[in-house]
Amino acid sequence: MSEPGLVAVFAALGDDTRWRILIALGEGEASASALAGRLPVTRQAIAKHLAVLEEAGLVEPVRVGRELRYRALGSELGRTARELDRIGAEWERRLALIKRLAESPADGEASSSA
Amino acid sequence: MSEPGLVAVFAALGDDTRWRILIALGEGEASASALAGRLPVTRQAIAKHLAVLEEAGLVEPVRVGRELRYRALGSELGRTARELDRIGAEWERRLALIKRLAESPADGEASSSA
DNA sequence: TTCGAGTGCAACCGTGAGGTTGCAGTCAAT
DNA sequence: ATTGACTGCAACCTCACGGTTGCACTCGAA
Repeated sequence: MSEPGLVAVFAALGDDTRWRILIALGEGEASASALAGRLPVTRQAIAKHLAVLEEAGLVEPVRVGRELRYRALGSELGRTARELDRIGAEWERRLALIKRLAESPADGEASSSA
Repeated sequence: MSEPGLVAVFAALGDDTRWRILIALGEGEASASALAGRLPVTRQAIAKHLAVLEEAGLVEPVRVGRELRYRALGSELGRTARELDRIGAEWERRLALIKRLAESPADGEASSSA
């Protein structure tokens, strides 16, 4: 439960502005104010987005003097990716199985795999 | 060079009801009506969600008589997972690099006023 | 000490997403 | 031919989300 919910992570990643923030952070830490200088939105909007991203575990705050910078965390992305891949693979497996059954002749073609 | 659909996929995955639909579909194709029987939402709500999921490439329609069933596609999940992993790994790499620099002896980035 | 950069909080706004109800159309089976 | 299941619009509602403005506060530096 300590981990942020999968759905929350996806919801966080499902916004364009948030991605722009993440990409920007990918090039190095930055504060909300600094990001506001680069993106066409207000500092406060950025701050809200950063809160969402932090909640999702995609970003981490770092104090530097009176500045509050954020750093992009790849680990959560990695974990999410693995989870996604697992689920997707499962669906594909099942789908392949179904197709296999559908294509198998309904005759006396029994006893293939067991 | 992220594909234009990436964010759409995440947005589609960022909803709880949609996940429940996907999980249900993961166990086999089903129509909107059938799904409405299993989930605590209306058939129409499900239909809208299915439209979103189809748009994101996560689901595929299959006609069966007058029924319109949907099937979960693992391939898109797989592709998305790979993309996620790539980006996450890049951030981690950069982060490791920064930490390395910070720990190196008398170097330290003296360029900034700190 | 004063000044300014940077942050935090709160109120407010418009739009769209998630959901519902209602109705009309279509097609398979009896 | 009738019926019933299933689909496809369309209108409508509510509320959270993305965004803004405004103000108060803190703290580092001149």
